[in-house]
Amino acid sequence: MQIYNTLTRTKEEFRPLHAPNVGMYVCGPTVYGDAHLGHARPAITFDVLYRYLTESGYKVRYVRNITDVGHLEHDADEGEDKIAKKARLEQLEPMEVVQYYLNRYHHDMEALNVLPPSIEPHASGHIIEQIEFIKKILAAGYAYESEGSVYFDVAKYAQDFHYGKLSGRNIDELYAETRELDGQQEKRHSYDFALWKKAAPEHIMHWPSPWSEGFPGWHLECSTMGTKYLGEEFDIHGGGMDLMFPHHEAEIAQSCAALGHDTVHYWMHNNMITIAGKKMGKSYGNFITLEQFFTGSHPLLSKAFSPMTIRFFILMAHYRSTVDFSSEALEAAEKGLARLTEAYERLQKLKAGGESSVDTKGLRERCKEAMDDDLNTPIVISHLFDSARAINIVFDGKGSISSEDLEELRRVWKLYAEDILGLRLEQQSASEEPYKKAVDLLLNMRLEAKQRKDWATSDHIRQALTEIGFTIKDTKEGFEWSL
RNA sequence: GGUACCUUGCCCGAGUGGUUAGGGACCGGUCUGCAAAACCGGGGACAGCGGUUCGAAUCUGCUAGGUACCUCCA
Repeated sequence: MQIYNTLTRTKEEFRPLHAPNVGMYVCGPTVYGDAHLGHARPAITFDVLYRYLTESGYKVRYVRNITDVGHLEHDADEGEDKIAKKARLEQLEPMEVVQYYLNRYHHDMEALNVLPPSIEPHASGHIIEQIEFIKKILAAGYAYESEGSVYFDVAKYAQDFHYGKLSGRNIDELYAETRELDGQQEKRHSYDFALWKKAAPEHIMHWPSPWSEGFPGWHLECSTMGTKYLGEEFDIHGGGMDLMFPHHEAEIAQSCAALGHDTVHYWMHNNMITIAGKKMGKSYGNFITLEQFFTGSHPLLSKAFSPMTIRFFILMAHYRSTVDFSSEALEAAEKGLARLTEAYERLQKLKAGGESSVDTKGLRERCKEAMDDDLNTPIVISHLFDSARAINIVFDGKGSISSEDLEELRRVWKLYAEDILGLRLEQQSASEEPYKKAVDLLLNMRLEAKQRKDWATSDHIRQALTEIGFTIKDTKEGFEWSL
């Protein structure tokens, strides 16, 4: 399998360090607000990778962190922890805020059919480990203490290692930049970043450390928790492209400084979701939360969109391309997904007979080929659409399929559509069986009426069901319905 | 200002140096008591101008437009 590695800017053959085990770390959410469409992208992208690796026989340990400390607001907030700020405003305990948004995040992820990671570590639960990590960096000589805070010495590090190897930035450019950040005067260089930050008196989230009552720096948790759970070297680290610099660059520097060598083999970055060509993000204030999509409660949305439509929409584009959101694009995705869902249902009902007149061979290989090419989900989906056409031809009685081919087709659809792409295409659960039978009964009565050419009764049943919200379709075999 | 990336048909979105991506929309046809669905067919694209090549949308140069990062950000 080929994976695009941001480090080398090329697709590379994926070779796990300790096959069949694979270690994968993905930057999770900062839980101080509801998840928006942008958050769904890495979650779904790496969920698909997780699923694909697992289906390919790997034993994956998937770590996705929860950031609940450390990120600073911009200078106007005087270094106050984001979570603490929000907590004060709402008169809640910081951890109460964290828990509230974390619950909602989990709820959204479940709706999107994103599997829970193997480990979901909280930054706040790893303060001791982070302090130990800082000690290692200090001992190695790549950090310095200043006024109770500890900063990473980028210039010193750059003498011995390549700072900027991930983002392609060089230290001279960074040097030329002027920035006004809190604590600037405490730092040797403007580009040094905090490993430990002394808490201001009004700051309510803080922990004791050898240097001060304070909190860990922005980037430290990922270095610490990644190596804690996946080892000093592991396979994959994922996240959004916007985290490449400074977050991931700093992470590399911290880990190299503390351990003396690189940690991550494959860096993967998903691209952004845009809206009217602009990145959807907190800083622009142009984001739409997942909740708003699910309920349709946003002026830019023509209607509510199901979680599966959102998932499908995201998978219709390659993860390294930007995707431009619009209501029209989502509606197109919704219709496409309905087509696949219907084909999948028909596939279950299809009857095999004789030779195959439709070409269904090679679907498994084609899907695998696409996935192996840096997770090309749009191509997988296009193959499924091609396959849907074949299914429809047989369903329409205009073609036939052998029982062998039919079985294989069912297995491949289950594997790629459901297990790997994670699309929920299956219909109602068994508990709804009686209700389904009741609807079938009505429609069978209508069928009888039709045979008697009793159009009045026939149309009456269809119209009544339609008014309740059912969609009725006549077919060669009889009928189909859906809600 | 620095760095990187992008520009595909009505819309969304893949892709490769030479052979139909796919979806949505639209138009025509088949099927049907009607409707819906399904099926068949249809048209077309590769920002502009040069270069390399037998051949480029795909490689290269320039131009135009756009985006991202450089600050919290998925």
